[in-house]
Amino acid sequence: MAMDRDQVLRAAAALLSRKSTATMDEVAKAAGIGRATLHRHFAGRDALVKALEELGIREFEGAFDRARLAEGTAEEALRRLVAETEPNAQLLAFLVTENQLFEGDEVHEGWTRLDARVSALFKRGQEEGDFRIDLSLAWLTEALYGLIGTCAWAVMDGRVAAKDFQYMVIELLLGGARRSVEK
Amino acid sequence: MAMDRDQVLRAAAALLSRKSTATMDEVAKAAGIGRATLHRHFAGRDALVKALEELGIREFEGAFDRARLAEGTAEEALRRLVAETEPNAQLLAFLVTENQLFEGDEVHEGWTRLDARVSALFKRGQEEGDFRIDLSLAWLTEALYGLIGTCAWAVMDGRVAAKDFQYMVIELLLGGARRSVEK
DNA sequence: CTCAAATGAGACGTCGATGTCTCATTCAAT
DNA sequence: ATTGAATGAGACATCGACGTCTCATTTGAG
Repeated sequence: MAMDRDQVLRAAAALLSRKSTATMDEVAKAAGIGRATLHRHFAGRDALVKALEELGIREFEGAFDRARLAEGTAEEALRRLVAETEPNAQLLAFLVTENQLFEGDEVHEGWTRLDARVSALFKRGQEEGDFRIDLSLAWLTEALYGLIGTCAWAVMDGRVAAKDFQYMVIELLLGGARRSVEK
Repeated sequence: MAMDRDQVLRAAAALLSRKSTATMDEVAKAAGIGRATLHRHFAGRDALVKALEELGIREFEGAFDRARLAEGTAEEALRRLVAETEPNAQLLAFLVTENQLFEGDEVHEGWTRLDARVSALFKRGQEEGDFRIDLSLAWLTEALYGLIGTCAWAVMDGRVAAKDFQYMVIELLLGGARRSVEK
C-alpha cells in the first residue's frame, strides 16, 4: 500500500498522540507502510517529529485563518477557534507535551507566530471589556492549549464524549466552573 | 553522600518532571548518588516510576486531607485544594502525562480514590448550587489536573510567575476568562 | 506490454541505556 | 580502634531501537 507523505504524517500523528514513545516500526505499521519506506520519507525519528511539528503549525495556521479571529466579538472568535482546532486536538496535545522536552533548543518560529495570534485575540477581548484583565495573556494562551490537550486526552480515554469536546473546552475556558447568577 | 530513599525519590521527581526521558544515570547524578545505589533502591526504571507514582499518590492524599474538602463551601475547599497541591504540581504534571502511556495497563487504584474525592467535591458544589451542572464531573476533574499541570509547565518555562500559580489556576478554573458583570 | 521507479520485507551493524557484578572505599555502630 | 554494612566508580554483557543496505516484488507511466 502506498501512501502520500501527508497521509503518513497524519497516521503518525494519530498514533504518537496516543503513545508518544511508539517505535518507528510501530509508526510504519500504523501508516500501513514498511519501515524502510518510512525512512525514505523521513531521515529519522527527529525528522519525523519535526515534520509533525510543521504539519501541526500548518494545520493550526489554517484553523486560525478559518476562525477569522478579528471578526465579531473576541468571545465569538474564540468559539470559532476552538471549533476549528478540534480536528487536530490530538496533534496539539502531542506537540505541546513534546515541546516540554526541548530544553535548550530554540522553539520553532511558527509557534511564536501562533502564540502571538492567540495572545492578540485575548488582548482584544480584554481591551473590549469581554475578558478579564487579571489573567495574563501568556496564561490565557497556555490555558487554551492545555484545556484543548486535556480534553483531547479525556475524549481518547472515553471520559468525555467526543461530541461534547467543543462545549466543555469553551465553556470552562470562558465561564469557569462557578455558577454565576445571571446564567 | 547518602540519601534517604524518599529524598532520592524527590530528586528524581524534580528531574523527571522537567525531563521525562532522563536517563537512570542522570537521575542518579541528580540525586547525588551512584547509579549502582539507585538500582539498589529501585530494581529498574519501571520500579522507579511506580515508586514515584506512589509518592505522588501519598502526597496528594495528604494534600487532600489538609484541604478539608468537606468543610465550607465547595469553592473554598477547591481553593484550599489548589493551594495544597502547588508544592507537588510538577510531580502531578509528570504523572498525568506519564499515565497517558499506560494503555492496556490498569490504572493505579490510588488514582481512582483521588479522582473520586475530586469528583465528590465538584458534585457537592453542583448540588449546593455553587458549580455549573452542565460541565460533567469527569471533565471538571480532568480540567483541574490539566490546568495545574499546564500552569506548572508555564511556571517552569517562566511564562507565569511562580507567585501567581494559585491565582491563575483557581481563577480560571472557577471564573473562566469571561468578564462577568457582577465582578 | 515494458521498464524504470518505488515499495516491503528482512538482514545486518551500531549505539545508547539498562541491569548486574566486582572491588576499593567510606560510614556507622560497637 | 574494629568490623560489618553501605556506597561509588567502573567494567561488562544484554537488549531494544535505530539507520543502512540488499533484493525480490509491485506499481505505474509510457
